[in-house]
Amino acid sequence: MDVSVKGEYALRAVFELSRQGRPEPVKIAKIAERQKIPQKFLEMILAQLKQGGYLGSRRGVDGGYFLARPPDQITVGDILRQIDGPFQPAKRPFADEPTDSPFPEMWDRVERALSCVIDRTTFADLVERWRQRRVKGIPNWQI
Amino acid sequence: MDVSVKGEYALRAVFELSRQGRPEPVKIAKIAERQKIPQKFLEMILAQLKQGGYLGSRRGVDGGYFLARPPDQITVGDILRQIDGPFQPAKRPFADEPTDSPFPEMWDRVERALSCVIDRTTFADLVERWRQRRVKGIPNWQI
DNA sequence: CCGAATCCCTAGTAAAATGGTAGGGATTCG
DNA sequence: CGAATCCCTACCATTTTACTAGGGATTCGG
Repeated sequence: MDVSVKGEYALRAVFELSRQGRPEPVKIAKIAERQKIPQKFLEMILAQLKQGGYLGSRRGVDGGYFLARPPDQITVGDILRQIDGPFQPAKRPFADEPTDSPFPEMWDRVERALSCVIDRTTFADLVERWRQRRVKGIPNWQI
Repeated sequence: MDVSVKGEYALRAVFELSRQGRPEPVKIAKIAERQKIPQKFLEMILAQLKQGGYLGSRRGVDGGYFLARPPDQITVGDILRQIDGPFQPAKRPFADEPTDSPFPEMWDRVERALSCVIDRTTFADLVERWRQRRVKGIPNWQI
């Protein structure tokens, strides 16, 4: 019932790309350094996110990765599902389970509860909250 | 982000024990048969649930396992945590994560959303819902 | 058109988790 | 005593996880 390290890396990478609003490509090496992610591992993750349509890329000397859509149109759930696969809490229908089991209904509730958080949290939200906490976190920022 | 087969087996076993309200011990073999769980695997699971204080047992010819508390005092979350360990969606704090990351707060929300379902669903609830569905599911049960 | 920088692609791999199985020992009870 | 049951330790095959290695394909400034 936990998220893989790979999934977390993916979230941090997309957050990093969302953080600076610019559409300029950011190099893998830069993302890896800023978010402390093993570079070669990150390469695979970014390729997977691109293949899912969430990122674009450019090769060559000024290449890098960039968001394929604005950050308010990418949710945490999108990224998690692309990396870790769909998370049905239980494989439904469980092969040998009697058809009148009480569990499928419960798993539905779990899935809906989860969805309420991860499918409604966009990276624009994350950046905004992060910015606000930054301001509050350093009270004597001016004067 | 999914529950292990072992976790599901545990839930089904406890449900089976909750289903018949009696405090008479039920044999491993019986539970395994009714819920279609490999018997030797189930042995380990039940031992783990007993060690967590959720089940009791008796050996010998009329032995078996039984609930250590009434089913309205055992939640799905209890069992899942005992078997699969505590499910923090992300290991918090993530070692190399900057302290101002926006993710810990989000994982908190996820955890709370999840808790609202699994820590509030008791096995008494499950049995009750299952009974009600039984009645509805077979409408011409009696004249 | 060269060559440096970058992404892209295929493999491999050590360690851990998963989903079991095997075999026999310890209790209980008629 | 002896049959039935839980109890305990060990083992094991397969899959997943979290990477690493090495080089190929593009892009672009010059």
